[in-house]
Amino acid sequence: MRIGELSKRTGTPPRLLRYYEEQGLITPERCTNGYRSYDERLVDRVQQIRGLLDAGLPTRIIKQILPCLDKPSTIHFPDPTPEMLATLACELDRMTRRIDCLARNRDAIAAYLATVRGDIPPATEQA
Amino acid sequence: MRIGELSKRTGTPPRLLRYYEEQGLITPERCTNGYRSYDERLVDRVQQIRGLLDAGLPTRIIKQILPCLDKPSTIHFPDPTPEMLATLACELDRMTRRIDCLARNRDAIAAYLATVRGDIPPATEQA
DNA sequence: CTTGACCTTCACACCGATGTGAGGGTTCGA
DNA sequence: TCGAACCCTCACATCGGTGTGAAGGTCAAG
Repeated sequence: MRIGELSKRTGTPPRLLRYYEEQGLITPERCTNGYRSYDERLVDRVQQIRGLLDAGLPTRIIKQILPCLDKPSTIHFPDPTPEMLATLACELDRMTRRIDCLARNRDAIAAYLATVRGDIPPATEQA
Repeated sequence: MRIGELSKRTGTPPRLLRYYEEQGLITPERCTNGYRSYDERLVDRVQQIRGLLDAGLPTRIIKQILPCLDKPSTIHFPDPTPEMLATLACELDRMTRRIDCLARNRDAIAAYLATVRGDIPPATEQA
């Protein structure tokens, strides 16, 4: 498919699809006329990228972790250097911390909303 | 405490502590000489802010959700307007999606690392 | 053949988070 | 009293992700 369709199907401006390509996150084919040609699978890929970007990861990191996510338990990866593995382990850690932080605060917001809505005028409270 | 100590204890450049103040995320007292004076509790606060920033939330949003997180089940909140509650609910949703996305990808990385390290030369695999 | 919708590259601009430095005041210890 | 270490404000710079527009090529339908 061409960039317009991918754009519609992912809700991503063409500008960004080109940007992700420039950052090495996706590498579409080229038709003879120079148009980019995107594989069907890139629909999911792009949404994954956007999710990670939205979660605060920079393209530089996303580029590193994407290849490990292609197909579950298929090692489609040349030879991962030790430093590469270290980077991954480190990033794994950061993601876990991010998740914990988000989850804590999300739960707090949920609790707040619950009490404010009077769902459970909390038993554990007193002025 | 003054900005230098808070900076050390939170690992946050003074520049950013002033920036967070400018964005309305924290509001330190002022000494007679004009120096900022930070309450002890702001140590946690600042770390919370940094965690949320790192997780991709903009200061504008953080400012809105922070007041709901002060003390569990203490409604220290004037009167939350309906639109405010809507904003919170919406943000709650976004955070959940973020968490899911991060968790999915984190688990995939973990799985990749596990197989690459030979922890469990995966049974579910074949060339 | 022309028009309009699509694509190309290039470049400049914005916004939010952050770095950095200038110019100057306060406080404390040598 | 002086210097070092801290603080202040102000302002400009950088960086990543994104918006936007110019100038032009491709292609299908009228």
